[in-house]
This record gives sequence, structure tokens and C-alpha cells, in this order.
Amino acid sequence: MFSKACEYGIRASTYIALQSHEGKRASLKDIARETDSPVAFTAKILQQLSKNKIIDSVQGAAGGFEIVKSKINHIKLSEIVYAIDGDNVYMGCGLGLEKCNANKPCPVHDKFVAIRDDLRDMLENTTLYEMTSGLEVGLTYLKR
Amino acid sequence: MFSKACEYGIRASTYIALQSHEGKRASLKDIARETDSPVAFTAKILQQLSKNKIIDSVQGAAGGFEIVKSKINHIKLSEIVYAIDGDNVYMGCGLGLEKCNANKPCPVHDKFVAIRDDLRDMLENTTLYEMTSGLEVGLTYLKR
DNA sequence: TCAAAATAGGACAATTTTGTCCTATTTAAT
DNA sequence: ATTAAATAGGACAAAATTGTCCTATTTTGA
Ligand code: FES
Ligand code: FES
Repeated sequence: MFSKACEYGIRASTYIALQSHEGKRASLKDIARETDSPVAFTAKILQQLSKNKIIDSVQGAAGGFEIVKSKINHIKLSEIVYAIDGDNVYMGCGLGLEKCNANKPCPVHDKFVAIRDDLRDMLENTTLYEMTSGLEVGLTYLKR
Repeated sequence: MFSKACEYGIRASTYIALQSHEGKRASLKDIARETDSPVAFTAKILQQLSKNKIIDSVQGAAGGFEIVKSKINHIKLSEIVYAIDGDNVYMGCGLGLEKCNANKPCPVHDKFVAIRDDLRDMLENTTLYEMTSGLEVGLTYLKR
């Protein structure tokens, strides 16, 4: 569904949101540990998210990554997915034809678009805040 | 969503079904041309589908690939996807945790499972026959 | 000022996926 | 029988994705 990079990116963003909500800055090491992700690879992804203004990075000792509190409620999964995986999730054809196109649809077009739209809706309606709410009370997990 | 191999596999199977329905056997060359897929790579995928009893292959001159007419109506997309991509579509976690697990769910579990189940339903309820019906009348396409 | 701790970023390596090429085998037609 | 046309399958190559390593830079705090 999503690339590994995107999966790591969502998990990392969620953890950063969780920490930021408590006023804590998250270090790369912590993020990688708490999301069970490879450290250096995660670093690259965080750079990408930072360039896309989804997270903020602070260099230097006591630096790390954070998300402005007021944004946690507004950042949607769709933004993260788009920043890392691009628009394939939203525009791709289920059978791999060059872009989905209703004017020359593949045989699964109608059924596929319905599912893809549900997925888009889901991503556009799920905020980082929503992602963190179950974590705090031990209802959901970012690693096992 | 699906791997390239799987996309090619679905397109190839659909074309073979279309030809078999008219009593014609499809050659690798024709299949690759009519689905705009790389010939040798498609050959490997057809072998896989053949081993999984989804299509039949006939060696020798005038050989090719075909699907028993009575099966066209019964072969579901889910079987093709499973034969090529395995069970990741059905069991995978949206955030990449080792297998989806409702007892230790990731933060998108509930929403993701709903979409994944819709996708599964779609694949399990779409037959090759249904895939071909629009092709014959020029309503849908296997390439552009 | 200096050392330590952290991110930034370039270069590289490993793995997986995608794709090609060549030879063997099978079958039909001559 | 021989040849031609087709799939089977192994070995290999290319490309994309995933992951590592090292150095530079930034910042804090002693
Ligand atoms: S054309 Fe294939 S999904 Fe729209
Ligand atoms: S645990 Fe992640 S989707 Fe079910």
C-alpha cells in the first residue's frame, strides 16, 4: 500500500506529535527506537518531512524534532503520504496503466476508484492528534 | 497497491480470458503486445499463474495460453493477486507493523481494516468474465 | 573557548523488484 | 525426420527501494 519510507514517516510523525503534545522534543534516536525503525533511514525521512513543513527540526545539542502544538490537530495523514509517496495513491490506476483516466478506464476502474476514494477520504480526515489519542491510553501501538 | 508483476498478471489473465471466450489461444507475444507489458517478464508471470492452475499453458508450435471456458466465470481477481503478491494485501498492517493484529493495533487499524476489507470484497467478487465484458464493447481498456 | 550532542547531507552498500537473454524442450506441419 | 514456432526455465542485468556510514554543521553548556 504505502512504501516503507512512508510507513516509517507516519509512525515517526505520530511519535513526534505525541511528544510535542507533552512539550517534549523528540530526538532521532528516540524516534527510531520507539517506532522500531532504522535510525539513518529514518533521519532521511525526517529531513523530507521537515522540508515539507510537516515537522520542525532543531539542530545542535538538545535539538531534535517537534511539531508546533497548534498544528497537531490540523496535520492530516494525506499530507505525510503525499510528501513521501507522491500522488500515486490518489491518481494511480489499479492495473498500472499510466494514470487513472475515466475517459479510457481499465476494467477495474469503477470499483477501484470507489476504494481509492475511501482511502483518500480516510487519509484526509485523519489528523495526527487522532493518531496519538489511542497511544496515550495504551489502546494502540507504534511498534510491537 | 499491487506490484508491477501483479498488475501485468491481471491484465494478461484478462486478455487470455477474452481470447479464450472466443475459442482462441493467446500467445505470449500477443498477450504482451495487447497489455503493453515486457515480453520476457510477462512470460515469468504466466508461468506462475500456470503453476497456480489459474491459466493453462500449451507448449509447442501453435501453443500458447488459455483458460478453460467454464472457469472464466469463476476465477476471481483475489486468486490472481494471491498467487503473485501473496497475502500482504489481506493481512498487512497499514503502518507496516509485522502483520495486522487487532489485539495490538496500530493507530490506523480500525479505519484501515475497513478499507482493506472493501478491497478484499472487491477482489473476491470480481471475476475474469466481469473483467472482459467491458473490453469487448470498447468501454474499458487493457492499455492506452 | 571548547567539548559534547544533535541534525544535515553526501556517498555508498545491500536488497528487492523489475526486466533481459539464452538455451532446452515440446509440438505441429511439412 | 526436419524444421519452425512456441513455452519452460536458469542465469544474468538494470533499476528502484531500503538501509548504512562518514563528515560537516549547528547549538548547548561547562
Ligand atoms: S483507469 Fe484503472 S483505475 Fe482508473
Ligand atoms: S495493526 Fe495496523 S492495520 Fe491492523
